[in-house]
Amino acid sequence: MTARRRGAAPDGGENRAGGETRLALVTAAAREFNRAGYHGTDTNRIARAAGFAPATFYKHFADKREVFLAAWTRWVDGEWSEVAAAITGIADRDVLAARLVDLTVRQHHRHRGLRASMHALAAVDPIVRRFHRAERRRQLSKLAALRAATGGRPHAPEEDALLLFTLERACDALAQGEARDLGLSRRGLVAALRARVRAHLE
Amino acid sequence: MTARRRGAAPDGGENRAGGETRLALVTAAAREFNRAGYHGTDTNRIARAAGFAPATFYKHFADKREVFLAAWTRWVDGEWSEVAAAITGIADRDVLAARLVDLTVRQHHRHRGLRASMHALAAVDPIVRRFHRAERRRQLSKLAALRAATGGRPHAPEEDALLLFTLERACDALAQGEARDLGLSRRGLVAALRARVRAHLE
Amino acid sequence: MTARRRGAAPDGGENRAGGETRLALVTAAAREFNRAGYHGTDTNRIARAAGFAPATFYKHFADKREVFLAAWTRWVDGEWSEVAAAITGIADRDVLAARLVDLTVRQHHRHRGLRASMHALAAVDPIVRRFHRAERRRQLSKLAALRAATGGRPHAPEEDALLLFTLERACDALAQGEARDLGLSRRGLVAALRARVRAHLE
Amino acid sequence: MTARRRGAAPDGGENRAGGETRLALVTAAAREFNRAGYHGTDTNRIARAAGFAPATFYKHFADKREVFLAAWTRWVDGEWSEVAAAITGIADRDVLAARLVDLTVRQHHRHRGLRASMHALAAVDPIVRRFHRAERRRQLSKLAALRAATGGRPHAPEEDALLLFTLERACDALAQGEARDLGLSRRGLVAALRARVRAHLE
DNA sequence: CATGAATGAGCCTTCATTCAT
DNA sequence: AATGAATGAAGGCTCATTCAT
Repeated sequence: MTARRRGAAPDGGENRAGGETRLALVTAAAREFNRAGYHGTDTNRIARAAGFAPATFYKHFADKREVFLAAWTRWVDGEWSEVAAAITGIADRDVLAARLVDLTVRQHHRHRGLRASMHALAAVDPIVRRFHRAERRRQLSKLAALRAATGGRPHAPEEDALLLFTLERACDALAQGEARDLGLSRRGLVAALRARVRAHLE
Repeated sequence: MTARRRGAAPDGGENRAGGETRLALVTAAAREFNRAGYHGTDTNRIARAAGFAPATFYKHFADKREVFLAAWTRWVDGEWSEVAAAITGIADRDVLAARLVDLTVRQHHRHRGLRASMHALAAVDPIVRRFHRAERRRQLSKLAALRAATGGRPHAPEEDALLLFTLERACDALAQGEARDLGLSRRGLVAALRARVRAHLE
Repeated sequence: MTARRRGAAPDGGENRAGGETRLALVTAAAREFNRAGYHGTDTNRIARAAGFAPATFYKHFADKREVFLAAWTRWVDGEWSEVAAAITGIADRDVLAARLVDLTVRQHHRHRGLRASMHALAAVDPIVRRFHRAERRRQLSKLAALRAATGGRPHAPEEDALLLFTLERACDALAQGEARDLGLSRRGLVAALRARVRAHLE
Repeated sequence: MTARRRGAAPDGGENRAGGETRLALVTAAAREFNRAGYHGTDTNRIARAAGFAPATFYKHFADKREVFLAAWTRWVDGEWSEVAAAITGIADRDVLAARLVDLTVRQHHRHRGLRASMHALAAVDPIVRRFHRAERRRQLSKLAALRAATGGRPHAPEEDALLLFTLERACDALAQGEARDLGLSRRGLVAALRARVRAHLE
């Protein structure tokens, strides 16, 4: 039932790329963490989901936390590629704001479980926390670059951060179903968000 | 080795209240969850921290989740008492906004671990999620009542929610040290928050 | 919800008879053991089911095993009263056999859980085993007296025992639903049993 | 302290069979259940008795009940092999009856604890009960086949069952020491049993 | 006599992790 | 590089039992 990747020719072939196994593990881990949370799966399951035996997992990662961080990095990177692609060449600030909001909503939705786990882990585990902050700083500087390119007037970093927090938190609320559960209109919330982002791009 | 009751007078009195043990357990649980996260402690530790044996825990709570929710409720209720007390009779909107922000910052700081755990659990456990949403709705309606009393013009619920999200997220960032780690000025962030809240009270 | 027997006048009244509490506990225990088996309930439940607090249980019984044995004795005694009553004055052996079988079937059905527990406990716990054997010997001698009165020719004790085993086992099979689950006709089995008992009375 | 595999040659061989561990666990479980009853041991003890760590148990069985049923199946199967081997080619019905009785006595003796536990569990646990009934039906149909081969006249299934019940119960009485405790002569009881079986084979 | 309140010990089960092959 | 097989350590929860009042 788990007998995947068995007959690959030893001289290479499909399995050639060394990082392929690792990649498969990260992918499976992201899916699992996303579905059930960090404490809702285990490394054996992740390995099996990727088509490998439990021991294989530990050939590629020192521990469970390590895949989690790898999965997180992959997510953040992918997210940024998308953002960059979606934004390039957009001059109209209304359109830009709308795209940013929509994209963020989708991304947070796709990775809601991963995000919630990161939040909880970073609160408790110093290593995760340091990692998370570093990623965060990368994101902020990219954002700053983006805004410089867009040509709005400069803001204080605290203002930038506050906007980011708002966007993030609202998208989480939409992704986790919190908005719906509180009787909020999705459209209304998205509209409010767009307005806030638009104002910030001024 | 068992360290039972704390110096309660042997003639009875305080010790009589049946709810005292439960209270001690909830308090210890809040402390533990806050310190190490939901998955970072266990019910045995909570019981011992409260001065009881493991089995005693289960005389008062059906399972680990139940104390967690009890601790959460207690936090939310306490928070609201504080907010209500801090706000009553304040007419000046600037002062009001400042107080709200300061209080929220302190409260989120005191319970940063609990909050992070709730976030992660609600994402994964339907029972916790339902509970959380119900608490949230209570909070929102209290907020609405508050704003009605304060006499600002009415907002769409989505606008209210967005402000709440912003306040909450920013306070979490301060409480979890995220703001500091990102090189943000605490004062700057608090000022930005106050401004936003102030604008909303208009 | 458990607030029974509270307001009894301290000078006596309803609660006068000392053994009443014990009796209530035995009754509740029999019901519980019968329903869920010896390992399927606990002494707290038994006490509560009888309308008392857990500690009260241990004022009347040294341990869980003791109630079990008390419940067993009560059952055996009650059974024998019934048998004696049902048999007295019956001359016709066919009728006698029929009555014996029918009664045993009913009795085993009413106490199927208790019987199964006794079986398992006696196999493992020497104290229960000794107790059980003593009860058994009482039963056998009563049976012998009964047969002497009925006036059949004497059998070897092993023959008597074998009949008893057959009767007992078949009644258990009926009581536990085993007969039905094996596709056996209840009437047919009862008829076969009656015939066997009838033959033995010769 | 871990006492792993018993002297298996390091070059592999015997140790390869994946089922070996499971087999060792079932064997140890049977021994344990037999000795102390289902509730008298625990899965950790079973695992250790088989030479493994607690967790290993759960790689092979979903829960405690599952080993119990596996041990039961193994016993029933082994029993039948023995019976079949002991009976083949015996024409004389007296000899046949004697062999059947003797074998059953021995088998019930060897597994008296297991049998008592099964009895009690089947009375209380629906899953165990279903399993037990299915095994029982298998046994009955094998018995029917056997009798057909032996060439006696056909009986009603209820008659067959009654004989089986008698044999079983009497053998349990011998195995559990009940016969001895009641002052019955082993030889006498066995003789009576043989006679009953013999008569049934007619 | 009855109880409110509590408990030590332990059972079933899981999980991150290892190692010989 | 991958794995089959295994595991120490613990965690959630239960239960028979006790004691001060």
